Amino acid sequence: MTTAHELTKNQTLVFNTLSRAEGPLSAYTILDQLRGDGFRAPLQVYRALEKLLDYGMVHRLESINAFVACAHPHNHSHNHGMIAFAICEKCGQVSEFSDDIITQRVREWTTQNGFKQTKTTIEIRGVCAACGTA
Amino acid sequence: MTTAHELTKNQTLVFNTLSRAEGPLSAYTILDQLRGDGFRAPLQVYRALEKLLDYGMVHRLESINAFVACAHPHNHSHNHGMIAFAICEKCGQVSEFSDDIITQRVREWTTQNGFKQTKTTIEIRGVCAACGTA
DNA sequence: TTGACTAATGTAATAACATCACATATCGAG
DNA sequence: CTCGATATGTGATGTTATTACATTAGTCAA
Repeated sequence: MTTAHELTKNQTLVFNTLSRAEGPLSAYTILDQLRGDGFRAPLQVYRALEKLLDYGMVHRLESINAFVACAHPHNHSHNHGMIAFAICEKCGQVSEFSDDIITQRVREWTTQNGFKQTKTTIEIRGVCAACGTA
Repeated sequence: MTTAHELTKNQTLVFNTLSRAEGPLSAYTILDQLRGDGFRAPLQVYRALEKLLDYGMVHRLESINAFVACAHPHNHSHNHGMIAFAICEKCGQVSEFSDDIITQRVREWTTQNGFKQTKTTIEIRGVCAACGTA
C-alpha cells in the first residue's frame, strides 16, 4: 500500500517550492528560494529531493539537471509505466506522459538481453506548441 | 550526403580515447588521459566533444555525465531512429539500440501535441546480464 | 604576397552541480 | 529515560561545464 508519506519540514518546503514553480528548478534555485526559511546549504535541498524522488513525488530531469513536482497524483503501486518528459527549451515547460507501448518495448529489449533495469529516463527536448507558433 | 568528417587534431585525440575505452568516459577522465598529448584544460575536451556530437560520432549519456563513441558505423543520413542506451551500473558497459516502434510512438506524441523535438534521450539504468549472473 | 576572414586552439578564471565528513538535534520504541 | 534511527546543520571539497580573452593556423580573394 502506498501511504501518503509524512513529509518532514525540509521535504515539505522543497516540495512546495517545486509545486508552486511554473517549470523545473535546479537544486540551487530551490536553495535560493528557501534562504528565507533557514536553508543555508545545498545538502539540505539534495537530502529532501532524495526522499521526494524515492516517494515518487518529484522527478529528476537528467538532461537539464533540474527537478519537477510529479504531475500525476498517482498511485505508484500500480501502473509501473515509464514516464517520458517533453521539455521546451524556450519556455521551460515540461509535459509528462506515459506510454504503455514504449514501456513494453523497453521491457522486451531488457528481457531479451538479460538486463535488469532499475530506472529509465526518457526526455524529449524541443519546442512546445505554444512557443513554436509564437 | 554524410561525408566522413575531417577531424582536427584535438577531435581525433578525443575520439580515439573514447574508441579505445571499454565504457563511457567523463570529460575530465578524457582530459587526464590526454595530458601526455598536451591537453591542459577542460575546454579542449568539451570543444572536441561538441563537434563529435554534432557529427554523430559520439553520444552523451545525460544520466551519468559521460560520453561514448557511437557503436554503429551508421549512415546517419538515413535511419533517423532514436537511440536508446542500456547502462550497467556495475561494470559501466553501455549497449546501444534503436527501436522503430519506440521512435514512432514518441513521434506520435510530439505530433499530436505540436511539440517540435530536437533531441531525445532514452537511458535505461540497471545491471547487465553478465553482472547479474555473476 | 598581403590582408582579411574564419576556424581551431591555448589558458585562466569562474560558474554550476553534487557529495563528504562530522556535529547536533529530534523522535519513537522499549 | 535511554537507545537507536532518522533528520538536520554546516563547512569543505569534489566534479562537471562555461565564460572571456588571447593566440595560432588555414583559406581565399585581390
